Amino acid sequence: MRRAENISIETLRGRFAEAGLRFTRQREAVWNLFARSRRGFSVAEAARALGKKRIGPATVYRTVALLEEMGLLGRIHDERHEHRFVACTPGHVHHLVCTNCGRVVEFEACGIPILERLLAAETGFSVEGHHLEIYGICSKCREAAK
Amino acid sequence: MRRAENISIETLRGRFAEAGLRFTRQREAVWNLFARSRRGFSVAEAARALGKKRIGPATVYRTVALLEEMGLLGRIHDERHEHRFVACTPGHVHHLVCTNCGRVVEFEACGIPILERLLAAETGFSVEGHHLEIYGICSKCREAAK
DNA sequence: GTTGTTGCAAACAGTTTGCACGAAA
DNA sequence: TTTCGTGCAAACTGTTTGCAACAAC
Repeated sequence: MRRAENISIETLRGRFAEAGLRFTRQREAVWNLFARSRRGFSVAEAARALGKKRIGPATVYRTVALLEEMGLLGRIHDERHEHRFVACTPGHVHHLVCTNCGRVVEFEACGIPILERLLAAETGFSVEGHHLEIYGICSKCREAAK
Repeated sequence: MRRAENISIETLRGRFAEAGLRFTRQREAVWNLFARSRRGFSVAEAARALGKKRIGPATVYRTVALLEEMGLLGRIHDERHEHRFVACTPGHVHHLVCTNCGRVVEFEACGIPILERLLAAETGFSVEGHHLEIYGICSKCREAAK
């Protein structure tokens, strides 16, 4: 397991510069919104929240797509199967999602590659990647239910 | 791994009867559409296809939700992250998805429960379930690309 | 005959697009 | 100054809801 540790604004600015992209107040605001949330947001929710700061929905949609491509936002699904995004540490991580409060914890899953090799051998697929999410109830929610 | 083997219409009728639900021509048509496809459909696609048979979109949405609850349709995500549904054998299965043609193969993943126990111990979550999809290129698509 | 289901139409929510203006570099 | 990025508004697509008519059982 890995403790989530979001990248700093300076690092983020650097990532944009490397990619030849501009670092605008809108992009910073979108990142901050996600970086400060343990639960993440659907893009529509984020667009509503950022609308108050005079950032248009189109910008939010474009920016979330950009951050996802850069590997800075990860995609999860909530209990209603809605797409949500959470800030995630770069690299290959998966998410453990609380189905009650929506809190998300990152983890690494080292067992999957073996399964992938087995499947490749048995099915003839050449495996390229995978998506794994685990659902449960976090300890705070279990305490609260008592 | 498990070879997909769809249930018969008679079995399906029985499942509906057990649940106190009616087995209508619309529900049969929705099931047939999915049962005959290796690729599955988004609900919108299914609604378009079934519209030609005078089945309204509302019915398709309601029926797909019903079949999913009954465990007869499984949810996957295509290369554009769009939700798609595929007929699946009852029980706990996962899907291997071809990112080129969309073909879906079911499999069982026996390694996950161990990971779940580890995560439960390390994070304090009580784990309830998981969702795993593996992506790759099927052998037919690899042949075709040569 | 009852009662669950359906089709329709309307309302809605989420998302994308084009383009003139504005602001990073 | 030069692009790239943004806001706005409009257009779409996907999805849900209410209700009268219909068809399983």
